[in-house]
Amino acid sequence: MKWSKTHLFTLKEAPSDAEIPSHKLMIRGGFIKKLAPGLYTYGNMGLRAIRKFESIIRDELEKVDSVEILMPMVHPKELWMETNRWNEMGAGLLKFKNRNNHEFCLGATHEEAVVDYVRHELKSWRDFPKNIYQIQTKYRDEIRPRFGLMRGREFSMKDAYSFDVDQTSALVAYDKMYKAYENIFNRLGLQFRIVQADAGNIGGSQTHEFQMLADAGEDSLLVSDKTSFAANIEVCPAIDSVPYQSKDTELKAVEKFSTPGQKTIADLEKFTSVPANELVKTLFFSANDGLDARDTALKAFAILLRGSDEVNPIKVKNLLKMTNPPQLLTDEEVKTISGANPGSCGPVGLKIPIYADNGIKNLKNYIVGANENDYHIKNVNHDRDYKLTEFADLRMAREGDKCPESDGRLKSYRGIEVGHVFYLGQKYAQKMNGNFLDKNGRAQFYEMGCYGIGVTRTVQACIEQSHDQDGIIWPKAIAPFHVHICLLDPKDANLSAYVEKIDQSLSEKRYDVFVDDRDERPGFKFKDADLLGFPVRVVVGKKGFEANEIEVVNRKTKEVHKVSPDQVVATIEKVLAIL
RNA sequence: CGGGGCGUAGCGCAGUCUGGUAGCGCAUCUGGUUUGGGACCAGAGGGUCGUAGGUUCGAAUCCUAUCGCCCCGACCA
Repeated sequence: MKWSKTHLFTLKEAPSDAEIPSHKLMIRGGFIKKLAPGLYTYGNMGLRAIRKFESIIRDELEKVDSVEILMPMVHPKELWMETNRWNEMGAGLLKFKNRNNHEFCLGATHEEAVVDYVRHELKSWRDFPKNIYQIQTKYRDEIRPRFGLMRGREFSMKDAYSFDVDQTSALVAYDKMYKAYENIFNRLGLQFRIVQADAGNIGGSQTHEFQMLADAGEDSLLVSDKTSFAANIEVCPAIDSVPYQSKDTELKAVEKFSTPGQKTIADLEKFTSVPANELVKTLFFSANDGLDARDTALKAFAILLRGSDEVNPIKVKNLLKMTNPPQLLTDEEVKTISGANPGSCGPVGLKIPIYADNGIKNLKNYIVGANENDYHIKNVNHDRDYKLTEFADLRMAREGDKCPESDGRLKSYRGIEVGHVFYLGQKYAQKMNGNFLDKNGRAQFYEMGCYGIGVTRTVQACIEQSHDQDGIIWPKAIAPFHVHICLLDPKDANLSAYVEKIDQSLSEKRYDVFVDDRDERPGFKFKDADLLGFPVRVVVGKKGFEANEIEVVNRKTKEVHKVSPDQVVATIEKVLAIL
């Protein structure tokens, strides 16, 4: 393809609303252009990368017998009412009415739609296993879209669904997809981790996330330095690397003391000279689960943690089997429950359920709020001074904690979630009456799994992980073009004919070639070539041609090969081969 | 939803405090000189200053309302 024939405009400066490198580079290179928040037009270059990634996905899914279909983007309300997700998904579902006042939504995910597609046909045990996928534009009405394609409202997703007769075979299907995903992301040649994760509101028990490593990632990951253990911080077990033992052996007598103006743990640490990990903080959460929780009567529970720890709301949600992470009470509500402002609250005398993090277990004679403003109590001990409902792992794990599988330590990374696999069980089959007759002629619900890859997000994640100060460094597998030819003297017939020739022989070998044939100065073209970031750049100019020296440059390493014109194609192939 | 910031030409910005009828760089167009790491000279086109009211002889600038966009937060005890 020639620059003069395509539609491509690069920018020297990035729009001020782009924050992270990949977003800036995609805009500057004309890969994407914003239409509205979270909504982007993919330019030809962006689309080429997306299409290439799609074909990697198709290739790998075909190998595991997944069948491609395409479902509608608009779904009737009735479908989503079957699972009640019309209500549970909340505002993320974009809902609207047609002229007959019938309600619809834009497909945010397709569990309902795919079950509807198969439920009248998957009727015999002989019809299983089945695995179906589509690559389609999804719409989720994100609260705050950000970072270009990283969190868009409209985005391209590959979603696959497996159907099996029982759990054993469902987990085999899960494993197959897990491996297919590994292959897909391996083909990008970049750094990723597979981590344990929370199932969120899709529901299901077993789940892994595929995370592309990048500092700008929205997720925190903890990875073992000894084993293959890796988890999203949301679900990572928190285990002290050195178990805490109190110096005290005797339980001392409780004593109230004045702590005027001491509101935070940091304040209290300074005021009492007791380290934060020996102080106990008390958090109050609403026990009303789900939407409009605040409209009903105030019900609450308390969480106790060491002052040095942070609560993990996902762990609380899972412990209490809530559908959403719990909400902290407002200051007013805290006062109603405890009698004091947050900052002076504690467990002693509370009449609500109290859950404590495991970190509290071995503490003795500790300090808590007195439930009276500007007072705390010391020498407090659980069991003796107040009653706990339960001990559990409720804190955020952090770097340096013990690996749950070995005596190793956890190391922290940031990641971009690009893929997610779930084992769903019978949740959707039951709600939507997805059943079949087994070998004994008995009706059974089938077992499902669902598997997503954020196609557009992955493309941007690649850039986030692979760029330098000059621009993008595309992985060969999804580079919009493999070779970028800077034709410095486009008016010279000999040079043009030469470029035509190498373009042709490269195309025959299935390489994609982009020719910058604009009437611009060399420096201008080099800057754009670096920005666009195709793996190999070839410089064809009068000077070099006459000196029998053509430059073939590796974009990533900047390594320059000067070769005679007839060796250019072979050199390009050699450079591409090692990428 | 809470906090902060910003809306002036396709992009990046100045001008707003202190009211006087809109400017700079990049990009675009014309001509010329240039041509191996974002050239230079000369000229040109392009903006009802987010929108709507108000104050004023006069508003990008002051007041009110409203819309939009961006960032941070939504784990503080």
